[in-house]
Amino acid sequence: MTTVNALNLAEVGSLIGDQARAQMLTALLDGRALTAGELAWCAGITPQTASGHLAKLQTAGLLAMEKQGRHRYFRLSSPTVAGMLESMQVVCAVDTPKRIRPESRMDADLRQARTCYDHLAGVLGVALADALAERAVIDFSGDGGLVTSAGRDFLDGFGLDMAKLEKGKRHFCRPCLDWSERRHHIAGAVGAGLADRLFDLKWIERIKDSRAVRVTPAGRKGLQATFGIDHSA
Amino acid sequence: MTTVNALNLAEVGSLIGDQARAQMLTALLDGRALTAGELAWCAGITPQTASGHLAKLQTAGLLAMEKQGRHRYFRLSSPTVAGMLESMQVVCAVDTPKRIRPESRMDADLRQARTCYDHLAGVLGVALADALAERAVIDFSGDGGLVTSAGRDFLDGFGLDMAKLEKGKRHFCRPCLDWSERRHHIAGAVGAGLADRLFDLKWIERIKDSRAVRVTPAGRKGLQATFGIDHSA
DNA sequence: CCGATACTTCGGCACCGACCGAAGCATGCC
DNA sequence: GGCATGCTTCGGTCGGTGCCGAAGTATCGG
Repeated sequence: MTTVNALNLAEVGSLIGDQARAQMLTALLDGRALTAGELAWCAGITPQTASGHLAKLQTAGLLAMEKQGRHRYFRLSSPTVAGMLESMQVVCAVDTPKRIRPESRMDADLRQARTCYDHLAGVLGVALADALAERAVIDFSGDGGLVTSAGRDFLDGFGLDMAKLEKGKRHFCRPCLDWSERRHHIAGAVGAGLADRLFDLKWIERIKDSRAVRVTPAGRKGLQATFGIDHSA
Repeated sequence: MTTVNALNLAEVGSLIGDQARAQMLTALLDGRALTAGELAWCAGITPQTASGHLAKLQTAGLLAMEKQGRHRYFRLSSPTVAGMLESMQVVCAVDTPKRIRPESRMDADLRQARTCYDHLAGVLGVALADALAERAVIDFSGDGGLVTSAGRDFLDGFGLDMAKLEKGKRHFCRPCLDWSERRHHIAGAVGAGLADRLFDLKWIERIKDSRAVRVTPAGRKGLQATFGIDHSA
């Protein structure tokens, strides 16, 4: 399904040996995931052409893909691939490492904190995921997400009804790719429960007519105390 | 002259992204130098096609070339290039590391010891170069070859007329790529002087109708005592 | 010198693959 | 439901390039 890996040197070479594909790969070199459209823009080609390139790179196993609603996020499939590309860059006599900026100007509020369906995303969402991972409450290192047994107690103590959340049919704790931060935040029942609890505590509140949320003064204090998150904006 | 290095990722990729070129590069991955003809054979293409490929790889700076009479020896231009190729092989899921054997069966005598124009080559020639380098008589680490001042005394003591050799117009001491050993032996005035002296001492003698030379019993003893060379064949 | 060998340059063919326009799904938003 | 958006599939064009035959240059060997 994912990779058909039976490549030889020449096949890998010619995959990279196309101007458009090389630009896409370069744009992905920092480890972020980008959408097909953004990658098309990076490479200066139309979406339909980019789609073909991305399909090739994916079936060859150089890229991994993650669906996100109507978006498709692509990233390098492994650090091995990144290492290869970097060693090729070295040979290229590394002239100008100009960084490509595929993101258009977007709403600052949305970037800071917003809901993603029923859970939190944006800078805040990612910070929350990082904090919980650091505190060994959740574990995103595997394929899906796990809540540790100590983490279950912690979340229960924070006011989430873990017993109830565990009963539901939906994914319990799932990493979800953040479109502005390009890193994972917490989705699934746990993610939704966390967001609900923060609204209940009035640590965050919705900004009218927007998916964006604002951190309240109380929230700033609470997030710092509970999770060590310093949310300035 | 040598390299025009203004490459980008895609250019490097497409250089490697050709079946024939990839096979040539793979054959060179162990660091040996191979002739254009051998590389053509490795890649399964005609010499004229290979010539074009090799020219591209050379101007791109991936390969270095060394002329040797009517032969042209190509090798990877640097360990950096070898490293890049290896990291690409890793991504290829390293299926079969079958080694290519470009050398045809050749005369064992010639491989052991022979004259290369007016100096010595083959296993013996390379061993002599190694021994003199180890004893700090010559220095092949730079671009050309150097005879150290201590080395000058050593060679003079061994019976070479160094004052006379130094007068000549020709290259004094030059590394010369050995076609059977794929390593350098000593050419130039010093190489010729050494060969002459060994013939004079009757440590080596020509094999009739051949460029091959034979090490005499006296030579075996002398080479061992003077240079630490154990020439068994 | 002359033939043999190693390699290159030139010219023409043929094929692969990158590209885009148009049309077709899938998803999100109102 | 209806419209917009993100992405994919399909079909046809066209430029780039790998390939070899033939002919040319350099070097060795006798």
